[in-house]
Amino acid sequence: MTQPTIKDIAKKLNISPSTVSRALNDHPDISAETKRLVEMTSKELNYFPNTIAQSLKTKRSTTIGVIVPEIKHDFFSSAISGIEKVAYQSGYTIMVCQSNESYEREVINTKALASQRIAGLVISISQNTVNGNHFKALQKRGMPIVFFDRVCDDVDASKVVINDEESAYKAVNHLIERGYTKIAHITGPLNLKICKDREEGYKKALREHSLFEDKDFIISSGLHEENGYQSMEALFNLGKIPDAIFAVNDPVAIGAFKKIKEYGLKIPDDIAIVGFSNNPITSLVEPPITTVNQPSFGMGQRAAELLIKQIESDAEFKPVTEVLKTTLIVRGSS
Amino acid sequence: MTQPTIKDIAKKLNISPSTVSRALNDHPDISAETKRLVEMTSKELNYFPNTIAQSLKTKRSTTIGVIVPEIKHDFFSSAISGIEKVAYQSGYTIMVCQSNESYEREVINTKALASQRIAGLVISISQNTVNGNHFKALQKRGMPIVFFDRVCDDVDASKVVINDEESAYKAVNHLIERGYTKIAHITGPLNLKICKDREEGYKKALREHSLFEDKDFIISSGLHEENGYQSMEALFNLGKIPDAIFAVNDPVAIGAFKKIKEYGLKIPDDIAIVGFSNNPITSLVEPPITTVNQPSFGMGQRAAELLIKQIESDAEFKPVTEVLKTTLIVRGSS
DNA sequence: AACGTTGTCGCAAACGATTGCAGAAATTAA
DNA sequence: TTAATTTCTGCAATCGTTTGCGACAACGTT
Repeated sequence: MTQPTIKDIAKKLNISPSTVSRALNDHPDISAETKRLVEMTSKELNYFPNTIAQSLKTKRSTTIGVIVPEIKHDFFSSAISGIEKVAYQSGYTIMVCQSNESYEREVINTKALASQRIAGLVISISQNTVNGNHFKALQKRGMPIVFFDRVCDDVDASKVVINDEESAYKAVNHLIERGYTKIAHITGPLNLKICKDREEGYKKALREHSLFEDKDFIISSGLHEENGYQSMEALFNLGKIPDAIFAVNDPVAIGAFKKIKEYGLKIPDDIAIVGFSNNPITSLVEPPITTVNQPSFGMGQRAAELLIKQIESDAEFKPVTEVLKTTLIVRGSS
Repeated sequence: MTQPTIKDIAKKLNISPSTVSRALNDHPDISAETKRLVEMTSKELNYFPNTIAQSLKTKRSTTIGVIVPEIKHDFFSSAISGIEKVAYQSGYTIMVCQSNESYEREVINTKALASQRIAGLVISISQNTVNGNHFKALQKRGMPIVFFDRVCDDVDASKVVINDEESAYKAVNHLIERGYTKIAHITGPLNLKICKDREEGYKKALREHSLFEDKDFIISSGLHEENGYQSMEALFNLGKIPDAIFAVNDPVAIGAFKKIKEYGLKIPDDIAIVGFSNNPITSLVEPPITTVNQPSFGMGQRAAELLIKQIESDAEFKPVTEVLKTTLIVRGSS
């Protein structure tokens, strides 16, 4: 694994490495002729600058770290694409890690990225993240960090979010308008702000329509499909059957959806269902599931934009929180 | 952005950077007491080794580059998870790039990763990749490369694939056994080996059962959902309506699925459908779609294992091609 | 003829870490 | 007491690149 270096070019042309470096960077001190020669030889040797050495010297890095709970979730893979698009346009490459919803793994990832001396970090925290100390430690050294979707409340950084409470409120309101009255909510881990907020929106809608808030109708679990399935099972075992489900996200909605069908009930006649995120799958099942459209790609883009701005500006940094718009997509399940 | 270095620790303890380096690496030359002190101070300063400087010096890198066409495709995100799992276990981090199915972009990504002096590359090529020169250039410098799924035939490297022809053959055979006789095939870009192979399997099954091979029934397009939709539309416009569809992959199958439903035909009564990859979505639509289960996670794992073995062995490298097992998952669509 | 410009280029130090080699101190052996 | 050995640590070079500074021609200007 030996790649040609600037020295190889220098030796070949009988000039100094400094001159080669300057020529490659189009420095005005260097004559056009020398630049031409260097350019030629560089092509000939198939030279790639050693980014490693460059960033060691310049103390600048063009790598952006990204940590998400799981790549395979459509929301995140789509957000990653958004991040990558912006990063690419600004000359950065991204380094993606998965926390797999584990706090420990998230801390390890954070340290690994810090060791790689990334220019900045874009992150959506795991469902088990209990505090933001690992982020604060990086921030103290001046590392720019931007959170998206699942933010860490105790860290003072830029954030790209949606209004979860309002979106949930609108979704539940929609169910109420459709005439559903026994609306259950399957939520996620309550240490995640997005889950708490969505639950708040749910409660607010019920309250405003003086609908009875049944504690049993709020069931807390994880964020995966199987959690939705199990939660729905628990609801059935309860004896009291709701006439509508508001799920914290689409995978959970799909899980509940499956269980309802298996149980032999009709959607939306017996039970209506509303999800969250507009995962492509929701439009393909029968009936298609009503959901809240969350601009995943756009959130990734915006997060990357904020991060790069922060990396490249030398002005005093002041964190901003951007709230992106959501829309309710009404489909056959409600 | 100033992170503490080995020098900071050295200064604080009034010892030399070399001693600190050795202490951190648990070198036998260093006394237990010194190691303890270094350890303490390192913790206290929240020191992370500068991977950049380390790999510059040691000429070893612990970053594995990954290039896939699109992260958002379930097959790839799942394969990435497989790669990441293995990489993580062996102390590597991965750097993920998307080619977005563009050859140019793939070349740029390759060069960027080369500049980052990655330890090796795992790649599934874009549907527009016309040759493997950009890979050969890297190989010439000794960079280990492993292909998975979409391989580059003209590059002599390790590969992790499935038997596409046989899998397709089995899938089509299944349709024939079920009594379907007018089986159409929606394929992908023909410069991709996987597409050609699947088409071969399709043809072979037809031939063996002396079924008429209708040129119009092989329709070539892209690998996305919309391509399946359009191809199905084209088939309908043809006048001759097939009684079964074998799609090159699941997104295409889903697209065709949608069009068939819109057209008012029943699946599987009027038209049966079989996909490829076992994308989770295929089990959720109604009826669920028969598909070929492709071990995406396992392919990623295996590719990473082969790569790491190649990186870490100093023996003469001889490329291997591993063929992973597929299984046909029969569901309601056939 | 002496000087200042201008245009090109090289020297050498630096970035943060690793490592072969040498040196100092402490210990033991003769 | 002196030499040999062991144990611990530091010096300095190195990885590939960047960059401040100085060198040195070849000019033109007085």
